[in-house]
Amino acid sequence: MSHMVYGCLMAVDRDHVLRSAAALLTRKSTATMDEVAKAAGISRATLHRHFAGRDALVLALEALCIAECETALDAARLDDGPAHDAVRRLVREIEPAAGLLAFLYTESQLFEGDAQNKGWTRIDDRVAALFRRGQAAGEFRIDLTPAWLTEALYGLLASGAWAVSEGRVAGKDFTHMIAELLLGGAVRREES
Amino acid sequence: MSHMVYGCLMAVDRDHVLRSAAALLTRKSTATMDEVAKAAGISRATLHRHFAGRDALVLALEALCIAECETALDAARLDDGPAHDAVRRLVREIEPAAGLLAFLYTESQLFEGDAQNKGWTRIDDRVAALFRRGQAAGEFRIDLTPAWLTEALYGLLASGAWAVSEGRVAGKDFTHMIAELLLGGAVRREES
DNA sequence: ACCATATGAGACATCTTTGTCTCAGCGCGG
DNA sequence: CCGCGCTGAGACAAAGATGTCTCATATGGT
Repeated sequence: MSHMVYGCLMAVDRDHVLRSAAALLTRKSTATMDEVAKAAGISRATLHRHFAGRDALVLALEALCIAECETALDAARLDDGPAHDAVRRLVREIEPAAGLLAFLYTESQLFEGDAQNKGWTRIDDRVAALFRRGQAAGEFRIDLTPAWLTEALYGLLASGAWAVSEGRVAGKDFTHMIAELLLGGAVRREES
Repeated sequence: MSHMVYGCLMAVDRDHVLRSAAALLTRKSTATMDEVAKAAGISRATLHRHFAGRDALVLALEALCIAECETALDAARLDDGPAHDAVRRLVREIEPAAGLLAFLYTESQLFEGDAQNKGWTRIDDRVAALFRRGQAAGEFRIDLTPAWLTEALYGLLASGAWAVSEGRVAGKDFTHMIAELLLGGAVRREES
């Protein structure tokens, strides 16, 4: 039956296409629909059957990224324990999405009236709430606003993903470098 | 005489065009040559007379950005005094170029065999040397590599410029937020 | 006043990407 | 074995950006 085929084949294809596109666009943000199709191992016609156009593809990538980020937010259990540990868990969990996040971070400035805006602000709010919780608990300094710490986290994730893909830093250090810089900064400290 | 006209008018025009283009492309990185021309208040034909094409324009913007960064590096006197003060001076001096830096940071990944590559690596080296000096002096922690600290600085400058242009953080806090996060991190400290 | 030069406006061809369409092939279930 | 549906390949027009060209105009120096 058609809907069974749709459920079995098309779904996995769609997901595979999305992940291929994410991997490609992470490296080459100006990749053509044709390049995206080739990267996924399908023809441009089939790509067009799944995603009406480039906008629809980017929109689907946004939805995927939002979903993965929310999964990471859930897995990081932001409300549990010290906020700085929650930040470390968050960075660790969100690492797989960092590349896609970096792509969308620069791409979606075009779509000001973004259809996925609600999804992004929901994520922003959860992250900002974590920093706010840390400030309220006296863990985090209060001269850096939660909004800025959230932006900085995105920026560091993007820089980190890019630096790793360029071979400037080792992939295994990704989590440590981002979390430690965001939390502790560059200055050496006496206390443990 | 023609060379006098060239020296008086064309030079200032070229600089004005470059700065207009920088301001526009900072906000809309996919702006058309026509939009760039209109933003500079000139026609597309004149823009083409000054810059052979879009590549030439971006190349000139790179040269401008490199020059401004090096001026900032000089003004920050990276070799004087404590490294953390030098970092603060650097962030303050380089702030005007942050927007353009953010644009080129994402744009120039296309030009892998970049003609300006030498200029960028020269800047990278000077910044990395500053972090290395701070590490050698015991000011900075050594588990974060100079290369990563350099990348992180770029990422924070880009995030900061973008966040300011989006109105998410106040422009007057730009220097403080970037320098303090980079140096001290989010975690509150007991010592002074 | 005259002339050189830069400019603005616009036409024009070209290139790239995109979106749509058709058609033939193939797998898979009935 | 047959037919349905998905796919790949390719043709096609449309749209957008780019680069080049011409020509009329204005500006500025001589």
